[in-house]
Amino acid sequence: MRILIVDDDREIVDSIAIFLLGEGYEVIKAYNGIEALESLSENEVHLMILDVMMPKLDGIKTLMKLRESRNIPVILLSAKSEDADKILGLTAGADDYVTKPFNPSELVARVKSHLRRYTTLGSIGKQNGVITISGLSVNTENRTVKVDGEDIRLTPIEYKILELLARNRGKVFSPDEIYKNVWNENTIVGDNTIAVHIRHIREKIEINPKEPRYLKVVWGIGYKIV
Amino acid sequence: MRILIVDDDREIVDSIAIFLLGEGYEVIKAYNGIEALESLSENEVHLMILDVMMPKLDGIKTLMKLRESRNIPVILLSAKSEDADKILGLTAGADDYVTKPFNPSELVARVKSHLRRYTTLGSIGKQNGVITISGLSVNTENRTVKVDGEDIRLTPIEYKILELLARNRGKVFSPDEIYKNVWNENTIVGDNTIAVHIRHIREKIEINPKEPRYLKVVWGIGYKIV
DNA sequence: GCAGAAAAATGAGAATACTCATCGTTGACG
DNA sequence: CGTCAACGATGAGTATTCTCATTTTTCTGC
Repeated sequence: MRILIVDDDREIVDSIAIFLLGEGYEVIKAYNGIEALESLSENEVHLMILDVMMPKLDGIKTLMKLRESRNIPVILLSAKSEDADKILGLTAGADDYVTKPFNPSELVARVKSHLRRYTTLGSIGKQNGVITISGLSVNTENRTVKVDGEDIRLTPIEYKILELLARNRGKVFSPDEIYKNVWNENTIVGDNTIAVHIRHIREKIEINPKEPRYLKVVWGIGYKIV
Repeated sequence: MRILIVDDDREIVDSIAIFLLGEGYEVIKAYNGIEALESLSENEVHLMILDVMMPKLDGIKTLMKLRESRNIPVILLSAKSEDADKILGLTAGADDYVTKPFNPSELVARVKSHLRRYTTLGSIGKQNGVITISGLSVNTENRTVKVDGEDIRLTPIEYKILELLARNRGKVFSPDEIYKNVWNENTIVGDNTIAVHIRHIREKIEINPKEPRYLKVVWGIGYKIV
């Protein structure tokens, strides 16, 4: 993980760098907004610590410029603890706001917290293990599915839909919700695409697809697994 | 957006609720950790504001329990401004830490900031418009691509790869990076899948795919658009 | 320059996903 | 109890995506 530290006070930059290096992060330094933007376009940066008061290009303007194209976590640093400034910073697209003087350990904790969220992106609250629902078992470690002990071969999308439903046993998902969860998109897809996938899954996991044991439809709402 | 507020002091819960309702959020209330966890399993909650000091189940324990299964943003609330507490909270999986008494507007700003990041997930820094690179133009509004004025028909994946490269003109992406960006996954895919897609894109946007004008290869690293 | 290894491109075929037209089912209402 | 409209299921064709085997290109060291 690479962190860009931006402050016109070199001492501050160096001392933050020491703490972050100690935690195993890579560090890049910049001493004003212009330099920061240059660094950002040249390097792959995962998080930025940005001072608000700086010559040439101040922190807020730098942040706004950055947000036109990128969305990495940004922690603002400022001497003022005025609430108005905090709000301005957060509204401008900052992820956090820390006032000087600050406790280095707290700053490090905040850096970790933001990186954790940033890099955990798609994988929201995923815990691996085996989900068992009577004769159906979904192993989320190795992406395998069994019905009554028999291995079932599912395509990637089929597996994802089944995992989503299995993880939330009993909860009903509308086709639209399934789409958002599995495809990670909002774009509308042909409206019975989901129905077709459901059919394929049923053909594979149900003995008699006409009388589904697991993958049930809830009229007017969507599908669920019981 | 639905926000769960948890604090054993009903006055505080109510006053926070008023501010959030004023901003157009839906609000759910809970008065201890147990209630909070119940609410979370029954409702679709997008963010939680959680007091640390509570009877029955304290904030930190509640947070840890939540993190076993879900990853929504959590803002901790506490009377103590001790750095040690902050660090403990952030390490336990909190996204932010606010000390009482707090400025309601700041709290609202932080809520907005976290929700912005949480819901902007995959769409990192997306601003729509037309990206033009000499004869090539990518319209990110309606997902269309033109070469020398001619409309080009791309498949969804082809388009995404092209948009990624066009948005970062000149930047070189390794096949692995392209994969992570376009598919939103870490799972490894057959190692020349990307190469095949690149070929298809070239067949469509280049006059002579052997001598690409736009989509160039950088030996040993990856691809870029110039 | 030349040989050899590594990286990238290619062609073709298989697997997967999507679309469309049509049919069957469900539940509301008279 | 029968009709109707909305919803879901189905079959089959088409488009897209992936895989594999093979060839071509590029770079390195000699």
